Amino acid sequence: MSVTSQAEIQRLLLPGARPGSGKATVITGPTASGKSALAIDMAMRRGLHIINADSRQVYHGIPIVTAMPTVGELAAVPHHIIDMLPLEAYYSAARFEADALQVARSEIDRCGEVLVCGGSMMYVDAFCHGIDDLPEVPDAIREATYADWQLHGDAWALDELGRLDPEYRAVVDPANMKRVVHALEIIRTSGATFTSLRTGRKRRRDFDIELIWIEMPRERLFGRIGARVDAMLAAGLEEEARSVYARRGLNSLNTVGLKEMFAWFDGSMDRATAIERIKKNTRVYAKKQITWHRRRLESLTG
RNA sequence: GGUUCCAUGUCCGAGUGGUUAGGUACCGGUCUGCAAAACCGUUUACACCAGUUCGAAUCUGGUUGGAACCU
Repeated sequence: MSVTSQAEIQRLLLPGARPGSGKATVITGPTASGKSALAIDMAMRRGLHIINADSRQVYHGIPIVTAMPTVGELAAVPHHIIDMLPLEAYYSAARFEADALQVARSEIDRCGEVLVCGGSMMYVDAFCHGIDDLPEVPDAIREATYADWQLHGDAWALDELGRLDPEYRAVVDPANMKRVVHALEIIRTSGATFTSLRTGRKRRRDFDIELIWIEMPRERLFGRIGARVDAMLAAGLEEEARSVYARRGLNSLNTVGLKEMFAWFDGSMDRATAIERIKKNTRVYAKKQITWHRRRLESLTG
């Protein structure tokens, strides 16, 4: 897909700490807005590399649902942090920050500029200003905490958090158990309160960052989403989904386009409904990306 | 032409005289780690006209539209 005249490119400069020390151009926008096409076009004309900032394209084995660049495009432009992990592997915004910065530094040393392209807003923000250095939770603690929560329930988890970190308990959304449990994991791993580790401090990079956001009338964006889903189906989405169906519980597969296919395979949804749901959920995803960016703009400019 | 039934928000659907059911869609929002995740919120009605009543989505009459059956 290409960027058309109906798309509007918004640019925002985040100056680095050391002027003249290079630049990262971050291309982002809602899903199906044409980020990849724009990035590849820029990369080819300027001889740049692209760092992928899509939380699912990091994995190997699901190129169709994630709308990964084609083999030809990958051959034409060097891509980083893409198609590199088994579906079972853990990955996170924090790891992305570290990995992406390492590539960015080496590319900026090489030619002065690097491109970052992707729609995972949390990854984009992690690259632009970093996130706190929390300890990584060992699998054993992650599993034990999850098991405790399953065994004792929400009320127990909330009480436990209130006992161990009353400050965070006061601000966390008590309906969002995923965050409650995560805080417990961090507390158990670090021995410190989550509050004390969550500084919210934003780091400034040495290099300049130019943030490019692709804006498009919603009706047009939604039309492109529908067309993209149809194209994925034509490209073999069903086969791809079947090939990973046995591992459907993995987080990397908790992805729009796969979970609906799995529901069809399970028999809990018919094929036509599944396809409609993929389109709908992709629209919802796009809206959440837009909301995220709106808030980002407010915090950066207002 | 006749008889019967039906008419609720984007859609589904409850509600037979007096606190805006509920779901879904749309829209909006939260956000420091699996984020394409997880979570939250708001809005949109009672086909139309007249009547009864303190008060009508709810009762009565008519109009319009639809469905089934009969001729």
